[in-house]
Amino acid sequence: MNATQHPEEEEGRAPLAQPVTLTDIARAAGTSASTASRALSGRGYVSAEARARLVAAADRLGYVPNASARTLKQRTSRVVGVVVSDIGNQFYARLAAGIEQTLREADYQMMLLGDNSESAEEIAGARAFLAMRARGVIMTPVSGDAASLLVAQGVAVVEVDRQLATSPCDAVVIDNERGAYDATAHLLALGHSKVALLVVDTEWTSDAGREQGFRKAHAEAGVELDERLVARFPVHAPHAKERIERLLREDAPTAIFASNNLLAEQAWHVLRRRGLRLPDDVSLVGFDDVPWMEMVDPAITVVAQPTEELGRSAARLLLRRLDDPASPPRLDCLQPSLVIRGSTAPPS
Amino acid sequence: MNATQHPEEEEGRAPLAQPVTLTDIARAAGTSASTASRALSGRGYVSAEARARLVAAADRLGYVPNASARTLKQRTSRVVGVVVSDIGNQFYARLAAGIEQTLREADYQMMLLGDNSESAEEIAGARAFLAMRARGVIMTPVSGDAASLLVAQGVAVVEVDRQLATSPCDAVVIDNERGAYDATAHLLALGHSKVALLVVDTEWTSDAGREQGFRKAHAEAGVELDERLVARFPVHAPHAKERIERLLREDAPTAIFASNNLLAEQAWHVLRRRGLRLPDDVSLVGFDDVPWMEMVDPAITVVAQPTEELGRSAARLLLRRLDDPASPPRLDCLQPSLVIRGSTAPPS
DNA sequence: CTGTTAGCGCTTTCAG
DNA sequence: CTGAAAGCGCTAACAG
Repeated sequence: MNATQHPEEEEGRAPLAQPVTLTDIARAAGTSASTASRALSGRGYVSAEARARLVAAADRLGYVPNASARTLKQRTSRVVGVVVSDIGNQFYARLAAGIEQTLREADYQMMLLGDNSESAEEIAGARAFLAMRARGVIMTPVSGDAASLLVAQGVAVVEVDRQLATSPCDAVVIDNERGAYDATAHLLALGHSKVALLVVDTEWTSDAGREQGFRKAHAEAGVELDERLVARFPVHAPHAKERIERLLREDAPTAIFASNNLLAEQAWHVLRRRGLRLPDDVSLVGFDDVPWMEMVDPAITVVAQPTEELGRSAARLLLRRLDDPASPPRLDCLQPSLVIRGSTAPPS
Repeated sequence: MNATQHPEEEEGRAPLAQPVTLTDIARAAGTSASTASRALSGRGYVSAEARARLVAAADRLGYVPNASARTLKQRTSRVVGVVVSDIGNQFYARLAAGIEQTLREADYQMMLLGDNSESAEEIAGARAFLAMRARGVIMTPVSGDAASLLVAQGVAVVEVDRQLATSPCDAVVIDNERGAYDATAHLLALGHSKVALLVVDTEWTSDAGREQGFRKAHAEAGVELDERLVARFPVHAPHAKERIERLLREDAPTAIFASNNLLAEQAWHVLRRRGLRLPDDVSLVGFDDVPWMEMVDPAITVVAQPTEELGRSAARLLLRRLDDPASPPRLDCLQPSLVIRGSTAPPS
């Protein structure tokens, strides 16, 4: 403890072993800790001169408030937890960027975690946020359990991209069914009758919605769907390429609708490796526009989503909820749009 | 306070307004808080049966330790802060993924922040980590000030990708000079004598190293370098394309070396827009291999970096430092490798 | 406008 | 092996 040394007038440049505390700066300015707290946190009455001395002392000594102490006392923090499935996937990265931007403007700290689409990791993340008394959490849910845990403990959660929670909470999603419908209808209108669907095998509403849209377009066009053309992939698809290759070989679709950017990438590689030309031999449509799709030749027709806006909306929803915890759960649904490029054409 | 209700034998399923505390579970198991602490945190003697009762009570009541209280008491946490320039850039995303993986294995929590290459945001991030008593921080530095701040307060920092700190700290970088040298030498060996360099205008060691390698290759090949071919771009390059376009128009280079993935992407777009064929009209080499480079036609010759390994190394360095704070600062340097693809050929 | 007092939830001596 | 007591740094009544 620094009561052993004389505490007065020390130059603030020594390599401090002990971080400086509010008490230190109060003493340096000749006030009590409470006054210092009021001055520095900006709430409560403090005389202008006291405040000035305090502020001066604070930045002379390089004071950094101890977040733990504050959180412990106030029983809440300004941290908002965010957990996404895969930080390395551009979709989630852009989502996070959107969230962070809005959160920052509202003076909240984003804490980002990846869960590799593992429900266990997701729960661990939720517990970590609980432990640090995060004010709220935004997530692309894997299982619904994490959200339940959080909600049960009273932390606000908003789900993005997918909606899985059984507990009531806000969510913002894309109109997946409509996006998939548009993509599929486009293919069908071009005259394709053997359209393959590449979709992730989960309970997630996103993939379910995309499959529904795919089916609905078939139904409305009166095209019978061969179930073998629906290929489901595990979340971590190590052998996706082989599976796609087999699909191509055995069922000879004339068009492929890949329902996320990773599957589209895999499909594209398989097509190239097999020497199949786009769009002459096979047409390809993706879901979620990422830069490469516009760069390859031919460019890929895709259902584009407002990814960053998705993030911003989620953050806004959370902010609103923190403001008014009692308001009824809200679901926002953003519209995707079909961008037609060179990878789709009538079957030959 | 829950002293007002009878605290015994409550089912743990009510929507708890107040999170359950260690004291709650101690009471439920009929011990003192100290014993509960010892049992649950696993250090100190506790009888097997007491521990069993405590553990049972803890997960019956859904106990989540309060991280703030623990951090406050122990004066340190298990959080490692990570701040990168741009979460949306695949390079940084993969870097973060590598870091997180290694950190997780060592049971540390990664807290990720983006600073948009703004020194002010970087400092704000550093302060946030200071405030939450992060054990260490890993960053792709923008200015060196943040690192100084951190180091002065005694938190371990390791710089990744670039080295800017004036304070002594660990770092792990790529051999940028060598990578750029190889790329440039390749172009020169092909017979190009008007090679343009696209580089970010910063003090960063990464870009400086790349420029040096570029110059060194020219010197060794005995090719005189026209300074107009060296194009420097601000970190946030809004008009990069115009600048590149002008470079092409006015100085007619026969090859371009774009020293990061974003500049390569911009250059590629400009080339395409102007109808310049790769590699017939112009050769292009990038730095930092990202997926699209292998997908476009022709594929892009590039200096590939071990990005995830860079992250893992940084995390390992930090872990080592936490173990042994006194060890001398260490600089690890990883080797990049030139991947020759179709975008480079002799000038026509 | 300011100081005193108390306590957030946890860990850690220190006695038993 | 266990409990009592103290205190981490901060904020929020509550008197002055």
